[in-house]
Amino acid sequence: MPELPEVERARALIAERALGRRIAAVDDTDTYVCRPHQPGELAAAFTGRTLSAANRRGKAMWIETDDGEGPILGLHLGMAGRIVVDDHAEGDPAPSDGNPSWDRFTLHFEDGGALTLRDKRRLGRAVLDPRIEALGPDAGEIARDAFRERVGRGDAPLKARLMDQAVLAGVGNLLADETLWRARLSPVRPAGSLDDDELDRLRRELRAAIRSAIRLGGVHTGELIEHRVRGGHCPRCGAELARATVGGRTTYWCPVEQT
DNA sequence: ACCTATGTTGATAC
DNA sequence: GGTATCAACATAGG
Repeated sequence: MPELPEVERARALIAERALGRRIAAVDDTDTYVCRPHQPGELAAAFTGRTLSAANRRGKAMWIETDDGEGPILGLHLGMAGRIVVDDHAEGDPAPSDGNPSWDRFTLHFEDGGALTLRDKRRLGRAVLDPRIEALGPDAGEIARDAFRERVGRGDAPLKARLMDQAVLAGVGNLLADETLWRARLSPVRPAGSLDDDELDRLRRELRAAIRSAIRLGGVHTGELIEHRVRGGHCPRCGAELARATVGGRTTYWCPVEQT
C-alpha cells in the first residue's frame, strides 16, 4: 500500500511514458473509485485531451491536460493501487503486473496504449479537479521552520501528527515507523513536547527515509520494516520491539532507543 | 470455515 | 478545534 515514495515513482512513470499522448476513450464505470462522479462524467471531460504534466503532493497526484487549458485529473492510489502505463507499473509494491481484473479506471490513448489505475481494494480514487489545498505541505519539501511549527504542536501522539495529511502530506504507517526509529523518537510522545532540535532531527530523518525509499523502490525497503513483526528486534540495539496501536494504526518501535 | 490483518481516507462523535 | 473511532473496500494468511 503506497505512501509518498511509491506515489512519486508512479508520478514519474506517468511523466516519462504518458505525457503528450491523446485520450481516445475513458473507462470510468467503477462508481466507487470514481465517486462522486457518475459514469461518463470523467469520460466526457477527458476524451480528446492530451496529457501535459504529472504532479504530486504527498500521496495525491494530479495530471494536467492540454497544456493547462484542459481539466485536471486527480489520482490517488489508496491502500493497494498502482499505475500501469502500457506494460510498466509503479505504486503498490506487490508483483509489478498485478491482476487486470483489478483495473478500476483507464485512459485509452489514440496510439493504442493506456494508463490504468489498477487497485485490488478499490480504495483508490480518480476524480475531476481534485482539492489539493486540503493537504499540508509535501513531507519531502517542507521547510524547517514550517515543519517545526506544524508538526511540533498538539497533544496527539507524535506519530498521529506525522500521519495527519492536513499537517504534512505523504507519511503513512510504515514511513512513520521507519522515520521515528531513525530519529530515535517515541511515537507515543505528545507532538507538542518536542524541542526544536528534536523536530529538526525528525525532519532530517524523514527526508532521508523518503529519498532512500524512492531510490530503492518503496517504503518496504526501510531498515526497520523487516523487523516490524510480533517478537521482532531493533536492528541497532537488539531490544525487542514494542507493539501497540498508536494513531489508530499498528505501531512498532524500540522502547530502549526511541524516547 | 472463520477470524484477523493490511501501507488510506473520510465521516462521525465526544 | 483537536482527537479518537469506525467504516468503506477486497484480499491474504493463520
